[in-house]
Amino acid sequence: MGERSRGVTISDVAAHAGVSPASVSRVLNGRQSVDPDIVRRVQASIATLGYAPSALARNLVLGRTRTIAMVVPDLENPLFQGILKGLSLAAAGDGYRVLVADTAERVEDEEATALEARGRCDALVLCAPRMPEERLRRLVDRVAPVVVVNRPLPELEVPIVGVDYVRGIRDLVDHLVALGHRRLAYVSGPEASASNAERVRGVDEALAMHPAVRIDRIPGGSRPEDGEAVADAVAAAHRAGVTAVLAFNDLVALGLLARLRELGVDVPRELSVAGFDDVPMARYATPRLTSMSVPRAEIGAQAWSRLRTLIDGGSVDHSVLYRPRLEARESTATAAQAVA
Amino acid sequence: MGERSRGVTISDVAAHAGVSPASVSRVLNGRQSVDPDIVRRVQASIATLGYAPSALARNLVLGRTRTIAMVVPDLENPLFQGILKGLSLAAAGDGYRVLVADTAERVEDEEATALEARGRCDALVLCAPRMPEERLRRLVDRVAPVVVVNRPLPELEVPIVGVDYVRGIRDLVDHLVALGHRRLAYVSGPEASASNAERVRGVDEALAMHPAVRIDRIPGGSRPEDGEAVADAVAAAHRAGVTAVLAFNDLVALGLLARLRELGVDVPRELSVAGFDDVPMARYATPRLTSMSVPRAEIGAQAWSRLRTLIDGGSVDHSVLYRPRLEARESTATAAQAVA
DNA sequence: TGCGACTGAGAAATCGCTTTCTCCGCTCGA
DNA sequence: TCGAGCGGAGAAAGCGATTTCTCAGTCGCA
Repeated sequence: MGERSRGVTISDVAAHAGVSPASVSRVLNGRQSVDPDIVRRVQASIATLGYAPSALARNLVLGRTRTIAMVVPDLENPLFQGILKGLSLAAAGDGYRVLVADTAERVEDEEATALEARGRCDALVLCAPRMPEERLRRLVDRVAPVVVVNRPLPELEVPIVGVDYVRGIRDLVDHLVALGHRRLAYVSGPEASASNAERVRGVDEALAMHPAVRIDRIPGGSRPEDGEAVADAVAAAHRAGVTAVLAFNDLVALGLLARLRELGVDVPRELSVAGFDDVPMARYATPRLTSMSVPRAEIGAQAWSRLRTLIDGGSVDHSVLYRPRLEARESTATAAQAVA
Repeated sequence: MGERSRGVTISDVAAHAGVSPASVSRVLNGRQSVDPDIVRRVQASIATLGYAPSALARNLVLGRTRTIAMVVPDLENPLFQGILKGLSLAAAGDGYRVLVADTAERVEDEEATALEARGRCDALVLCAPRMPEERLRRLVDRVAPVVVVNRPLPELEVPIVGVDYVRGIRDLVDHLVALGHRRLAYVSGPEASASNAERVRGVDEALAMHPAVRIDRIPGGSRPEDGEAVADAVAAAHRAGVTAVLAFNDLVALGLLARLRELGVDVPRELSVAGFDDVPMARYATPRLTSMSVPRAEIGAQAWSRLRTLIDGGSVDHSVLYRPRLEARESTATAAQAVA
């Protein structure tokens, strides 16, 4: 019943093979050439005894665990799931595993969670931390090596990998403007979200570039429920002349779409709707949702790549900001009819 | 720069406080009463030195890591994501963290991955393992404590927590039959999936109970793309008289819905479509998707509860099988019109 | 007042490995 | 032929905690 390997140590193997534990270790790690005969005997003993080295003991003596942790505000968010997937696959390629630490959006727990998680592993990925910048700055150098994802942190010796939401929103607005829309609305995300702030900046910059355009702001949220909840407000805005809506993200857009249909607002004929993130479901929505694609898995992989450099004692790479790619689908269309 | 706490050991604290390391340990763990004055001095020293006990050292001496691992075939599957969320939250409540190990659907890697992951932690959750039953049986007692999720494994001393797909499908068929449907189709999932096999059994049992009903089988898959791909076949089946379709899961159903719309098949007026799992997006689909709800987070929480019992040396609890709950929404409707 | 039970703190062993450090025996060059 | 140099194996010293084990000092009770 698996008792066989219970408690077999390197000394047992050594004794069984008639050599010293040091030799067994050498055979295992191949750090030094050892007598072929010893190698053979040790391997035989390992096989018969069913020996497996204790990871715990190695961790202690080597001072590393080959484990990293990812701290995230909400594991249920498709964006973070994608990042986790990319991170865990990339890390696995180098023999590392990832620990997840979900703070469940409790900002006050973020620091403690990060510290605790860091204690168990070699490095950290801080995903979209919500805490105030000042505290975050203090935190990052207590938990190094660390890379921060999706949270701008200017002039700091920490690799950042993220998304250029400012640019993304601008591109999206450009798309809408090119379709003839002049009166838009932005359904905003959570107040505490740094990426929402970025989007708002994108909206502002877009406005500066398109003097003829007007963009209303409608308080929203980050989940489908929030999208449903603001549908009435959006419909009202539409009656007031708005012809296109940008939602904080796809989840909100999808919820919005569902409710707008029930309210009798025809998307995209009467009103164009766009999301952000390009979650897997976006292209299966009705109508298929126009969105800004974000390379989720790639972000995770990049985070790992930077982390590995740091772990190996390398210096911080340049930060990377992905520019979202427009996925124009059915939910946005020319404004002609609405204007007419 | 965080160097302060780098390498501060329990001995440093002891020296600084003028006591023995043993006393520091006692203060930390409160296992034994110690002189209040010593407690005070030790705590002061800990604070000034910025000491944090090494988790690695504790792991070795205590023989436990307060970490568990979850091995899953695909982190991108919403079902597993929900389970992970529930598991990680429940475990965190007891001070445990969870390690994720994504096998990326490579059956041949499952065993090695599980073994490797197990070596780093105290227990395992095997989520929907794809490997043959015989190997799985051997595996589970090499990695105990372990709980298996979503994979039936009769007569084994291992807690199972899962979903009663057989019953779920039967209930779903009942729903459709009650709506007047007599000719149905089942879009099946991956061949290797145990839960697909269960669903097929559910279909068979349903047939046995409803002699007048016929259920075609259409090979499908598990992702939205698969749903899109079978849309033509489904449409053909519809022309041949099928009035309701059960998809392997919601993802497939959602993909199917999107494509059927393009093919001009009106759901639910001409054809009813039902999914399975009740993923978050299901209720925002167009039309809102009828599905069988599965308590994802609850499954994760239950898995943890059982695992904790096992870790604490308790004996295996009874296994638990959740009966999916019907979420009747807009995508299924009475067959009257189609029959007419 | 005297002696055993008890309390509490330090010394030392331990967890299971890796990695010097040491030493032995060989080879090779002068 | 002899010593320097070297390769390889075992002994031993950690890694940083926890947990006996040991022992001195107290307390209580007769």
